Amino acid sequence: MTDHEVLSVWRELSARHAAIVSDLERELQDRHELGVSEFEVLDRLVEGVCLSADGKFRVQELAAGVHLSQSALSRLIARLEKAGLVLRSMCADDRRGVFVTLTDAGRIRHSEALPTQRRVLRDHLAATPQG
Amino acid sequence: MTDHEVLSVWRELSARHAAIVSDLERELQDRHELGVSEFEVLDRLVEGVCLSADGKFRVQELAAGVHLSQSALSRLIARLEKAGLVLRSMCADDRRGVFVTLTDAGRIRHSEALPTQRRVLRDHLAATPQG
DNA sequence: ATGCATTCAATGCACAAGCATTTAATGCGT
DNA sequence: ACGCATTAAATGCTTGTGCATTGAATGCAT
Repeated sequence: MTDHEVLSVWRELSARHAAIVSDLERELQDRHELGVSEFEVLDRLVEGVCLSADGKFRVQELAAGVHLSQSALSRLIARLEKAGLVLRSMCADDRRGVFVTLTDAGRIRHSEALPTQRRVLRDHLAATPQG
Repeated sequence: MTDHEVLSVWRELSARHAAIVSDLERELQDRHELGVSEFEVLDRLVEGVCLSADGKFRVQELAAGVHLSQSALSRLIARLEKAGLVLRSMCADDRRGVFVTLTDAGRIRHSEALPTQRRVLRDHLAATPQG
């Protein structure tokens, strides 16, 4: 693979990412008052509920999958809590840790936003050569 | 293509983009005191020099290709000018417009940073399935 | 020529992100 | 038991970004 090819792949990747994020941001914000990262975190929490019995998450566990710094994630969760979409609670076994759980409002908001996200992603990705 | 497949492609794309940008940012900053977007703009200017006789660019022309808002681009160019890497000059035929031109320092800085960028991109993209 | 909508770029403002630091809790070695 | 390095999460601070607005220049219609 030549440098020129690598560069062209990178530009394609970058352009596609920018276009999708831009669309997602606008649609999620306009229709559901959610940023892309906010939705992403809710999404992980919903997925997690299916996997773990209690539906609790350490903040740190959320960091994987959402591409944000620790501080950004901390503030993002604070925003979600303020909006009533998640709850933060101490965890008993390690009192440094914080559990994050979805509220009913959070579950509802996510389920409302999910079709929007799916639609935007499908519009961009469904019928393309490299997916 | 199922929703699940679309989602998985999106996560792959997103993760790859985040990893590359993060690496690029660190390497370009540490070695050359350039952000990713700053380098990208210099890169476009260098390419443009090859194509146009005078090497002048309207700010607006730069916007295409660099995925930034008009205001972000305006400030970015201001930063580059302050760093001595580009010059801004009025254009005579339409005095609303601004020409941006590389300085020698800008050309040098770009040529120093180019191998770093190429290396990072190659490390991430060279030997992968979908490129 | 005049008025008015349009375009280019810069700027005020609000906000989100990262880095570095802080606070609190844990665990390990002695 | 005590000190010390380590870890989890929050916070102060700086910076970059986008939206909306502004200021200036253009062009088009009348």
